[in-house]
Amino acid sequence: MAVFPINSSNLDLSISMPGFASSSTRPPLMKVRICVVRELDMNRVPTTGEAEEEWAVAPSAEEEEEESCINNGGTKPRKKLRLSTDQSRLLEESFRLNHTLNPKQKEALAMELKLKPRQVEVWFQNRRARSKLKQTEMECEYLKRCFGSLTEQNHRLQRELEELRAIKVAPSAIVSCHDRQPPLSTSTITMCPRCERITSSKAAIAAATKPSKVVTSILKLHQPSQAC
DNA sequence: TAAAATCTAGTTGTTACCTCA
DNA sequence: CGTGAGGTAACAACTAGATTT
Repeated sequence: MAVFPINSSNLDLSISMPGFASSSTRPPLMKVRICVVRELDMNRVPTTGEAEEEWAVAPSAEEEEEESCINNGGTKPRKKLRLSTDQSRLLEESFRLNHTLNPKQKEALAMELKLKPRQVEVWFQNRRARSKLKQTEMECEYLKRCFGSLTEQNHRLQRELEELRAIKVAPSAIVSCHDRQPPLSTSTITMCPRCERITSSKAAIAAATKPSKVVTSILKLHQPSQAC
């Protein structure tokens, strides 16, 4: 499954798993919502009357420094930084190239983005966490599907086993595959008393029930002439 | 071996959207 | 129809503890 980026702030995960479509034509609803949110909160110019600081986007490193001083010493609550679209895009591009940054790269990116290296570092940490969470969710979904199909298969096999047990015939018809017996007739249902496996001919089973492909393949694997 | 740097996992606080009375 | 409260999701920033250099 591939999650297509709608804009720079979206997760860019390309995880291939059996059972999942390799691509989707539409992004998940959640992504659309994120996109809308971004469009609104990042790009809209604050109208008169709206608190300007509510729309504060990515203050400069100097401003951040100033703010952190206030926060460290004073009582002013921390303000949530909103990265600009360009900043997010550049960070996403960097993340695509490398999921971790060395100190030089971090410094350079921070300079370019007019952010503090610490902010870049935090962004990458959070981005890795989101990436991992997304992957875990997808793996979880995949395992759920596996569980479902295996459960179904298990039930089917159980039913077939019961059917086979039901057609288990009188002891006179039971012949061990371990004994050296003359060739079986096509109407004989046999069961090995040692390994408890039915080793009948297809013709006999077909007369009694309608075996599925699974049964047929089991029979193929366990012919009377073969040792258990 | 100690210390600094960096990581992960979990949490907190802010912001914006949605629903509903 | 407009509005305010409550719920929720996203995400930047933080903390603690583990790991690496």
